Amino acid sequence: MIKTVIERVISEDLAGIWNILDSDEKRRIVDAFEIQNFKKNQIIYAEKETPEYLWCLLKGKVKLYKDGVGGRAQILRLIRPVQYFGYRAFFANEPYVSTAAAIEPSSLGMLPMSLVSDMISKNIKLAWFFIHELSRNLGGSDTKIINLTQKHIRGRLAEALILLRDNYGYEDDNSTLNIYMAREDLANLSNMTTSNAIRTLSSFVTEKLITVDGRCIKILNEPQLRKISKFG
Amino acid sequence: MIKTVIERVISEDLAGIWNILDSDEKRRIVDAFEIQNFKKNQIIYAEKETPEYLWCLLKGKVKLYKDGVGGRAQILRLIRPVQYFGYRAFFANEPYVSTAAAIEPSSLGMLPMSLVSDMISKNIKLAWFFIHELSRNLGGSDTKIINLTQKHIRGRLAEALILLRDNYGYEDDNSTLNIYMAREDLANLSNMTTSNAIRTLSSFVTEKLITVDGRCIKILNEPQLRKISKFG
DNA sequence: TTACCTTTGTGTTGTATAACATAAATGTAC
DNA sequence: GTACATTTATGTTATACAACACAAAGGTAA
Repeated sequence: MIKTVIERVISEDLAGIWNILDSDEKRRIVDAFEIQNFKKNQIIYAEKETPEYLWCLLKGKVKLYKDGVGGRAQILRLIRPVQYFGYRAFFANEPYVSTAAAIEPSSLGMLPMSLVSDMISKNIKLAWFFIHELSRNLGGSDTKIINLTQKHIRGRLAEALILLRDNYGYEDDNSTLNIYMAREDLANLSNMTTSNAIRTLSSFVTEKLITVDGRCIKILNEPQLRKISKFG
Repeated sequence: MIKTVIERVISEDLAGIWNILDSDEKRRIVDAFEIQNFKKNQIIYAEKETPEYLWCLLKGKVKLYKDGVGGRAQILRLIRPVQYFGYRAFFANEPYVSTAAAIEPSSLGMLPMSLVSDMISKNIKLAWFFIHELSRNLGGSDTKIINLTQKHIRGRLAEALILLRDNYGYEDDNSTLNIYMAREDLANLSNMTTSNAIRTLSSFVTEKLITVDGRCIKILNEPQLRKISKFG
């Protein structure tokens, strides 16, 4: 029963990666693949733990964050379905440097990294997949450093909103962000205190760049927001 | 003549990577490998350019940095011999997001990325080398984000000094940093203004953590400096 | 040498943003 | 529904750091 679901997932959703494999290899993946569900805010893995699994977000939303000094966290990356994560630390041969947690109820697939390693060694295309992913993430991380260190509060928050838009898109109305984050998460995404995230969000409302209803954010003027994120 | 030097470099210095290759492949590398010299402060490649070469620092020191708003630069990574760089953007299929420049007179080897790609496809070990490197860099980049955004000035400068120590080591006296950077570079490494880098450096001298003579920095109390870098 | 430019050093002022305080609104458990 | 915890909101104060100004020292070129 369950394995059927997994087979469907592997042959459809995860097509991009695993279709490369021959049927024998695919069987090994299917047999090893496990699905696990996480509640909102539940931790998937934590900093300093030893990486063992390749995680694949099937449904929901996940944040990768790092706790800094004085309890302040910095969100490093946001994951959407179907994306893979949790492999970097394993490849680097070091403990996790960040923590993964579900932002909303989520379904995840897990695959032992040892198996993934084997597969990579046998399939150069799989190797290329990870080289490509790691390279894109590294570029993003380097760019993020500039955003977080050199831009002012308004620029950083605008950047965060644009990131949410690019990452999770709009709802059917073509303007409501398809993610409902706490102000604190918004703050942790843009390197500021929660108070300042709230305040700056209010300014954006006053300037008619967005509307806010609880955690529901509508983007009214995306071009202007992008402009501010470039520096405003 | 020149090719002989290159063959020596490839079979000795670069052993780690290229020894994996068989002699036929090695010949292709040797034939394509070119050495180029750079003067102090000379730019090797610039942000937004299209990546074409794998660069290999043979001698000297190189910084990878990114220009931010208002002319302020952020140093992202420091390269020492024998390290490779310039490949990330190519793998990500995007223009460079950072600029590479020689900190001091440097000798670099260059190899067309197209050739490197070919070799990776043929040699899973080479693929693993880049997966490993990218993974380590990504972890470093993520960690750097916390350092630069959450630590105070003293912590950030201490961190930078420790980085220089870990990256380039000490001279024979076991305490003088083996790199002579302008105060501005030190500032760009630790996300602060040049004035504040100078000021904070002076404080460290007063506190007998270091001594300074021009650009020559001696570390007197490394443990305490590491403590400050963790947050002080 | 002199002239000039860059780097280093230090003091002063201004400001962005954190820290703190407190209240209202919202969500959650019983 | 009531009680309690959490999240959101807003005002006030404090401060770390940038911005600016200027001088001294050091490098570099004629």
